[in-house]
Amino acid sequence: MSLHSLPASHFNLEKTLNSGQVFHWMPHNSGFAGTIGEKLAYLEQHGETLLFSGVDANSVTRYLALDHPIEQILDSFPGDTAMKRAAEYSAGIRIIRQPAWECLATFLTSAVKQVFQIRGISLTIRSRFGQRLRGGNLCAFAYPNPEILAAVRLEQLIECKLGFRAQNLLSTARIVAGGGIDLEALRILPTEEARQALVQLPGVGEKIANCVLLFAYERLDAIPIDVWIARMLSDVYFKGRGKISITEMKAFASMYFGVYAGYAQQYLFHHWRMTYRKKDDRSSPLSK
DNA sequence: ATCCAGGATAGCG
DNA sequence: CGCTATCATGGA
Repeated sequence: MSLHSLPASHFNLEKTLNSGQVFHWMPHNSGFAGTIGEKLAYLEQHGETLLFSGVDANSVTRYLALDHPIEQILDSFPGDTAMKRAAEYSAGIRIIRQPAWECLATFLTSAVKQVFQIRGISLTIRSRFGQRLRGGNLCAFAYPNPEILAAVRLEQLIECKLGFRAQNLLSTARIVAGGGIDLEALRILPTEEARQALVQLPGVGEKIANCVLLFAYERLDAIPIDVWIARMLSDVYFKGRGKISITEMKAFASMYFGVYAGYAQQYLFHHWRMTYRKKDDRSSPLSK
């Protein structure tokens, strides 16, 4: 497969693919092998040039969100110290545009799991139930569509180390495959209406719904509040105020971080998660 | 061995 | 609304 190229400024491929928003890309040669939708793709970055094969330039641009107004987004971030450090550490991360089902299903399996484990679960589900894609010396598996997962037995999902998440994934796959929700129709809905539709699905609460809204539906103001973001907010923006409720965190975050709050959240999440150690290690992002 | 992980949910006050 | 127990599994 021949390599094509695209200009890519303010972009970091490795950080984008390893920042906990997508979980299936595999290191290969000097880049990464994976899937964009149903197609096998290879991506490799050299400075401000992105090399790719297997898919067309348009789909790469859309998937990696190279068309986002990144300078405008960065300018919208608040100017406090924690945000500045996160913006520097996470520089180049894009909020990518994932296929809706793949994103929804993957985050359904993410509940109370480490990023490393979510990746393992994702790769296992792909290799057991997804279509095997080959090209040149590349190989990857597409994420199985709802119809495929709706037809598997619960025990097969439990074998993928899903634990209590298995029933949620199976039930949701059956609802989607049966037409109980139209994931593509959500694209034209206002964010709050789309959120209300998503949380009807078993295993999907507000946090996972916000992940799907942010990573698949281009709602860049959606803020998933997970344990890391909650800890970060408590340690930085609510410092010394004891225990803060999720409701209060939500209200503050959407107000303080603005229209690109989801982007700010992702930069903070990645920085916090990658640099946080135990307190007695004195190497938290604040003290460095 | 103990705590924790990109949570959701039902039950309770 | 806010708090708590429960869910299943493996990493740190």
